[in-house]
Amino acid sequence: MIKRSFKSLPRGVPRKVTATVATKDRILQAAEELFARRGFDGASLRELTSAAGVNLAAVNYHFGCKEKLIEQVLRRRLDLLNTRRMAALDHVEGQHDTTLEQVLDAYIRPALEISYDVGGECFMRMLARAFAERDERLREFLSQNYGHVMRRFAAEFARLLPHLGKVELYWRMDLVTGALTLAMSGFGMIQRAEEVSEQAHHEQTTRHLIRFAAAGLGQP
Amino acid sequence: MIKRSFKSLPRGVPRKVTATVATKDRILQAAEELFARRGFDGASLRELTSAAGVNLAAVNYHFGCKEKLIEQVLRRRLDLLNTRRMAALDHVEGQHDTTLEQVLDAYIRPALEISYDVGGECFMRMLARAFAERDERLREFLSQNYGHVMRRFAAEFARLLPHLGKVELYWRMDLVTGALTLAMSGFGMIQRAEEVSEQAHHEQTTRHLIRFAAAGLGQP
DNA sequence: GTCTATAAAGTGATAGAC
DNA sequence: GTCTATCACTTTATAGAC
Repeated sequence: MIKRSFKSLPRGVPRKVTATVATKDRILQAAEELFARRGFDGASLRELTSAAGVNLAAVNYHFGCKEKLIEQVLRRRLDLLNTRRMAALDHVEGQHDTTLEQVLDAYIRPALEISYDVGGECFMRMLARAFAERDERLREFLSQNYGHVMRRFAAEFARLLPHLGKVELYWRMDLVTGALTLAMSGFGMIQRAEEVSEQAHHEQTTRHLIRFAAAGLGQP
Repeated sequence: MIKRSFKSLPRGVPRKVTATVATKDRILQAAEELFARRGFDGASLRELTSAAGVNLAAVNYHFGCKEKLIEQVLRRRLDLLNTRRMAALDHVEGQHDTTLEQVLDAYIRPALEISYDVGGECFMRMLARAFAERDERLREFLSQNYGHVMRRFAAEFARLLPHLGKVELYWRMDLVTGALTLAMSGFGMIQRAEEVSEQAHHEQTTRHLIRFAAAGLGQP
């Protein structure tokens, strides 16, 4: 929306190559919220562009088609989530005597952090939807952008829980992921008491989730 | 489809009041599968009636509108699930020294039983979707047809886990429900080994889920 | 890059014949 | 109860002016 392409700038002033940066971001932001609220099919490009305050044709210009937009919206935070999880796992594996709770911390904490970002809860709700969707293309996209991280965590869990068979382990991880995703999509998130600071509440929630997951994952 | 309205039957032969019973059921069945696969918005009445082998107008004739159809599809198995859960809880509460695992059994076993019925997995996938949907009307419908059962279980859990605050308890129940729903929607269900009978495998899965839930719910 | 206008196909719903 | 035909809209996507 905000014009930044100055066709005739005075010499010496750096010229932006990508003319408008705002439009694309505004679409992504509006899309995240609307997809979370109405679903991928339920949210039309019309309400989306209208909410973003941009022209209808802008979506096709910037993203090609609706499906590519969905991918970009997912990828934006999924990349961040993956990067943070990997970094956290790197850090945990660097120590000796790694515990189950430490690995779960590396898995859960980045997810919660993102869900606390502005718009992050919308993203988590979108992700919950994406899990429930059985659309083949979407699942393939998720597995391509998500699978390698899950496999690294699975390997680490397998090392810490050698008594579990591979099938059993994957199944328990699915249970944990299901609990985590639906919980974070805010459909019944634990409420913060007035006297507790936001920071402290996040830490408390994270600890709760980790212990819930550890209890379920690590039984005989 | 199959005509059963005989306008001029010989006296004494009982006359069916509801003329065709098949069409309605075929729509419900096709709807369950298509809603699970494509979502409530994604599945159109056209593919739905086409898959059911009935006329497009039949949906509006039998159900009024698409939304009412969705409600009927949900209600059909939800009623069954609620009835069975209530009966199981009645039975458990009839005994003294009720354990957490027994109550969880009453909560989890009926859900798994239904998911093993023909078309039951579709239903669970549909339910997972419905949880992720934020549609106000749908949520209200679910709470009206689901809430009283959840409250009874919550009361029982509260009695067995008095050290938990109300907020904490509801939050843990959400985690359990999230895990259960996503797991049963078949997105990563544990596979049955060849040599195990189907019956035994179901029992095994039920026991696993109950213990997972019990471990998560009942910690300090 | 952004706009308008429009194409092309799909949507839920209904009137009215049978 | 079931059918065809159709209404009134909405959808995604694109062509072409600016």
